[in-house]
Amino acid sequence: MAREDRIELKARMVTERLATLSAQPLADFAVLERLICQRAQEAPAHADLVREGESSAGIRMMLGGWACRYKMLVNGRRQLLSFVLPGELCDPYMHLLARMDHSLAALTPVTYAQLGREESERLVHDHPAVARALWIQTMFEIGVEREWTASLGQRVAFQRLAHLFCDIYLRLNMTGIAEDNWCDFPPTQGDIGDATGLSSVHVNRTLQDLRAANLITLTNKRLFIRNLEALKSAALFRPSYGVVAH
Amino acid sequence: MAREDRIELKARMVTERLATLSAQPLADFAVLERLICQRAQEAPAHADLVREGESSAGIRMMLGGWACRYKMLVNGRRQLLSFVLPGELCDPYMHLLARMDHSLAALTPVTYAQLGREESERLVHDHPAVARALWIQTMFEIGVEREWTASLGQRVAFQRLAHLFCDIYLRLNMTGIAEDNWCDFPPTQGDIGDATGLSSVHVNRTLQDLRAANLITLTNKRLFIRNLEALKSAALFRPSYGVVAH
DNA sequence: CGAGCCATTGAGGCCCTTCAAACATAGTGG
DNA sequence: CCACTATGTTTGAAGGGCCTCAATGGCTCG
Repeated sequence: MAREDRIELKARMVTERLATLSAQPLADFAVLERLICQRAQEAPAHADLVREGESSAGIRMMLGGWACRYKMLVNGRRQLLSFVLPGELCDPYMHLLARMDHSLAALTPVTYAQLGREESERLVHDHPAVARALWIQTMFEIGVEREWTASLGQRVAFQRLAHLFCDIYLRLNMTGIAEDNWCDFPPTQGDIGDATGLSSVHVNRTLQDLRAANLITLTNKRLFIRNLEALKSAALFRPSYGVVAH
Repeated sequence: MAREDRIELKARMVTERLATLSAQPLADFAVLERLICQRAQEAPAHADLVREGESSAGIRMMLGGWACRYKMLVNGRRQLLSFVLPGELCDPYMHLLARMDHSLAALTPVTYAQLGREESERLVHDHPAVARALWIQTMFEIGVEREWTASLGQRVAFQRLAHLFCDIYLRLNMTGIAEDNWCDFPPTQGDIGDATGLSSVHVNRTLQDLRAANLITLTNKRLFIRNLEALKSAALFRPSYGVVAH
């Protein structure tokens, strides 16, 4: 398949997601879809797409690969704030602030579309439906991050990892790139540790517990959820997901 | 002083904050200021202003007293997501989603202004400057929550509490209701525990450590920061604050 | 084939938790 | 006015979850 065709498929994935989330017709996003195709670009694994303190550009959409938002503390420790999955957006309205308050890095090689600041502002100005969908996406994203915060504060390691797997699988499933309890899971145990506030050693041991409990298999960057309902239950998972527009 | 006068002063506090944050003239917020005065109401301490799962109303602004956002887990544990201080807004665009993904409760007796959903939508539609300021406020708020997430994941108890005190004092100072390193601090040690992911017992002991290190005094719901620079340093505090509009 | 990254395992120890009880403070009703 | 109750703070003791340090082995890649 030609590269352009793949890009178009991925652009469609983004707009379909926005249309669903905002309960608006796909036709409202035709202009955005064209723009995405024109502005697609790539970055290697571990590349920083934007760093804390830099001025933020406009709208950025992940077409393929995984990225993550993170903050570095002055003592050198890193906290991941969230994973950015294919089909999702990265802080679409961050450019309202003068500077980024966190960094964004590629976890794997990524393909993404990047609109400039003025281009973004023109787009949302001329297309209120797009603007509305972007805000809804932003609120959705924040909701995911809030559940994450609850994890860090109140869940023990076993529950935290279980919750992470539920969260990721269901989000990938929403976008149509995960099915039958299988999905990609590229983060290393070190990455998972930075995301969950655990040491990589303890992540390793807790993963063994999850496997021993027959909840998951995780090998070669592929995750299989052996028992989704049991995993949800272990994760204290409650779906504030699927919450679409009013 | 008559009640109406007090409300007007507080409404002015809100609009001044929005004007500063968005770098727009105060005059742009005259309509909002009038609306606030008309829609002011009160609630007692511990009252839930809105609960997770309920449909969210429109814009809500804290005029006096402290509130908090929180999530309850199915095991009964509570995680505070953030404190809502006088002059701040509560999820101004939450009504884009069908249901609240968290609850909002009064920590002290509170005065707040509550606009209805349609009223809110009309306001932001007719007054783009207000809409812009509300979004900037939202992004600011999210930035604070993100720093909070980093705290829960990467800071030890001592640093976490130190960071909390820096955060609160500086935010109150921004709104002009804290000076000379003094401010109100109404949360109980239990509340602080739910906010920081610590047990109230350990909060108590860590507070003693902070006092012993000559960093703070905290008695009778009043906080005094004995040495702000030392406290910031202990908190690994880095100001992504004061980041105003682009 | 060495270099580097990642997963895994062991050992020791500290941070923080839970349980429990005593103490202080404030508001309530008889 | 003072028991009485409720709420919050403080302290002690014991234990466990998770951390750090350290070393080994598998895998990929230049």
